[in-house]
Amino acid sequence: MIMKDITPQQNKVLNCIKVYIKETGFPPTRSDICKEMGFRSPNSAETHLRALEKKGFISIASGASRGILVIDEEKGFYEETAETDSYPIIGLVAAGSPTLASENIEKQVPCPPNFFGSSFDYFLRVKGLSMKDAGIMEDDLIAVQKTHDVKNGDIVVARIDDEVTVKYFSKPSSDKIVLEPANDDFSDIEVDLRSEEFFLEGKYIGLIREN
Amino acid sequence: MIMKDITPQQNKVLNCIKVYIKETGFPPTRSDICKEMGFRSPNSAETHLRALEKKGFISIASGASRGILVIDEEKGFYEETAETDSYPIIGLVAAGSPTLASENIEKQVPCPPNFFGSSFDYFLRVKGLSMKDAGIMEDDLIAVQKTHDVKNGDIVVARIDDEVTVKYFSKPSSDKIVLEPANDDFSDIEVDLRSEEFFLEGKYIGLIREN
DNA sequence: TATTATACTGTATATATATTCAGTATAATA
DNA sequence: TATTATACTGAATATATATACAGTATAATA
Repeated sequence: MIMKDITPQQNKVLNCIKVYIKETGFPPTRSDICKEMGFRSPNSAETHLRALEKKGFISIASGASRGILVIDEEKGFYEETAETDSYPIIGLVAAGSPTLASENIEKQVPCPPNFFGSSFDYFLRVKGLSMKDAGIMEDDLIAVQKTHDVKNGDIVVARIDDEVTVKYFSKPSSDKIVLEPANDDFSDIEVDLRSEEFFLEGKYIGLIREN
Repeated sequence: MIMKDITPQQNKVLNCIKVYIKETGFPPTRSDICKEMGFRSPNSAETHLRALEKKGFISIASGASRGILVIDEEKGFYEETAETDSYPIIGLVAAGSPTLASENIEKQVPCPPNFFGSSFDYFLRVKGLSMKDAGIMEDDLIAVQKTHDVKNGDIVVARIDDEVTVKYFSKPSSDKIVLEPANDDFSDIEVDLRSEEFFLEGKYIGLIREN
């Protein structure tokens, strides 16, 4: 992205915004910027904000108070080589809950983005022992990549009627999916796509066990 | 810092705030929380916020819009130490090699130091399936803490005559150590400390599987 | 030279937002 | 049993805030 030249004064305003966020945890109002910068009119802040927005340094959420989002140029680069990203741990609630809803997030954990070779989107805490023979035990964290690109034999995270499960995936025919556990005590789950709802949450990428 | 117990619902609200900030860059209003949580009254959000404040999870800037600051217990720690350390992956070479010699280092991988709760010193690449029933599979990386402080039942990394092995540890008497596999196809290893050399490399702390 | 961008003051206002008050209901606790 | 914490609905309101409008002034373009 090409960012037009920022003027010294606009840079001051931009920095003042960054400092404000760092200190308070939320962005400033026009009035706050005025106080920091010594302006007497909120419109001084407003016009600076519009200029910064036009030049691509910030985005402004219309109508929202404190709706300033600093678009940090370095963030992209930073994130590529960065030490860690933060990934949510999602509890595998037995049934009835939308899987990735924020309320199911146990916590965020730092982890290098390329930790498992492939990229991934979240950690899922495993319940049950249906994948025991694949070395996936209760309370393990599996790194899940949100994707629909899965092959027969992949371990996937699937949802059938709000019930989330981790199993081997295979699709023997166009309207049938078989989810196979890695534990003789469990049976295969056969899904008839003509009559049943099936949603593929993602693909198993790696595993972490905290002992 | 002692934080009083958070209720499940309060945790939902807290997570919803965190997600909102992550997605928009600024904290939600009471109304925003209502939308996310499905409340019909802004006072529902308000009371939850006050409860979260009372319990020390957030602070609220009086009078300010979106004045919610998430006091992430882990954040301070997180931000300070979030830079990953570099840990060596050591190949579990069958025999004849001093374990931690540099020639056995496959590569260095970045990982947050507190990734497994306890600190650890290196990763060991597992060979064989002797710990299969404990969910430790071939080529898994186990995080090992160099220590001699192990209890019966711990999984340890031990060396007997230059041979390195991962097993359950138990010490039934002062001159006897038993290393027990988690796989019926393998037998216990009994070490007589009066006649055999035994070296405890460390303790199993956690596990990573790259798929 | 006319135009545009920058850099402000000052006033006004619709609305976004925090916050209080009045209730209802349930479960836990003393 | 009374009390407190939790978990809400619903309405009301003071004010915090974005944002538009009317100006002034300077420097840099076209």
